[in-house]
Amino acid sequence: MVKQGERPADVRGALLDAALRLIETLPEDKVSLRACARLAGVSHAAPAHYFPTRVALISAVLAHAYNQLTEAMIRARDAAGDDPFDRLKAIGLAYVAFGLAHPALYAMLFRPTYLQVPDSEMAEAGYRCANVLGEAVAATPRPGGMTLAAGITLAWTAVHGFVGLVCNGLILLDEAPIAAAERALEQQRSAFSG
Amino acid sequence: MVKQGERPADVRGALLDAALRLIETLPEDKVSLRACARLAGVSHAAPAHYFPTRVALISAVLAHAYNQLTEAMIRARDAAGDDPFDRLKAIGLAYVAFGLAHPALYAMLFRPTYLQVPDSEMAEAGYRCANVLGEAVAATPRPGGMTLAAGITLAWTAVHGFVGLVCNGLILLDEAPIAAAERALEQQRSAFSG
DNA sequence: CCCCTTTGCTTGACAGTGTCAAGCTACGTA
DNA sequence: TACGTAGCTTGACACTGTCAAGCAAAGGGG
Repeated sequence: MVKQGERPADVRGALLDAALRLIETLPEDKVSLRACARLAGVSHAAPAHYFPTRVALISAVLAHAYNQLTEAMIRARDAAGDDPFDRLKAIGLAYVAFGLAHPALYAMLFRPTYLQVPDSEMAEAGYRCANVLGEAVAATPRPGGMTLAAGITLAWTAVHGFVGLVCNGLILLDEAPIAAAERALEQQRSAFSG
Repeated sequence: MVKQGERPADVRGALLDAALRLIETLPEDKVSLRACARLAGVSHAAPAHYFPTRVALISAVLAHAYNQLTEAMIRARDAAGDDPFDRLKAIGLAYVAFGLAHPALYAMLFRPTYLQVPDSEMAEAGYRCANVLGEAVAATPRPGGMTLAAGITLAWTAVHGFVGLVCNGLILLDEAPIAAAERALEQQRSAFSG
């Protein structure tokens, strides 16, 4: 993508790549437009042609991240057989695995700053991602008092809370993170069927 | 605290107040050292005497926030009677209430950037806060297969995930947030008792 | 072929930021 | 009273985002 010493063929793509690389290697406040421009081999003001603000650039990177997360969740769901809760649990585990593999990206996926970008691909990608989870919850039998909203809340807060606390080193697990997540999600089987 | 036109009597305190006010009113990236210094009525380089970096200043603010959260959790626990799960649930509800009342502060409480400040009061305050939750989990009977770590994970991820998603406007609830949280935490009663 | 317009940047300026270092003032102690 | 120290202030500098003028290349029309 990046051509040395010459303008990249696809400047927008080079900027997205650069931003992604910086997000995954530097503290967030070091991911500046100028740093991305330098890494992409363009002038410091070039990003302004494609992204009105720094937040818009990062938001576009996060849209791609959401799409990857969505695809991982769909693959896991589709590989999980016919049992609705198994499919829901597989989605949850894929979600946790993605978050654990990309902690810096994950932390930014839910920030209003980035979600609220006008005409945001990210908000749309986030909606599609949430929809995979929502559909799986809708397809899973719930006890009489649990609304769909409550079911989605239960499922999503479990995985979101887990990834957030584990990635930030706040809880100590006494087994591998994925095993702990599987155990926690399995505990929800009775909540959904009972 | 702030004396108009004159240096504040307690510069460090004025800076903490200013930072807290800015955190709760401005986007995070607008909470700069210079903005805090201006609001506190001191020169732009004065904060450096008390706080080596911007992150250190914010970390100190967050230590206070953690202490407030801890106190709220303890009060709620102590008002909840003798049932161990009721006490644990009350702690969880206090946690959720705090997060909902202070979304900007809450979002920063779990950021490695701020937790990892050298000699951080914040990390210590955070540890004390987590300890209140941990003790309540330890005091709550768990089914045979659930370790203490797994119990803490379960309890904490539920509230942490809930606050994070609700404060960022990511899930739609069909009842008041506190009612939804109470319902979700009540669902955990069976998980703890088996 | 020539000229004009548009696109996609580059360059340079400027205001805001964090950081550093010299300097100033006030207070405390000998 | 004099000296030293603490707690700032001031000014400079490099980095940031943003703006605007300018340049080069490409495309289209006469």
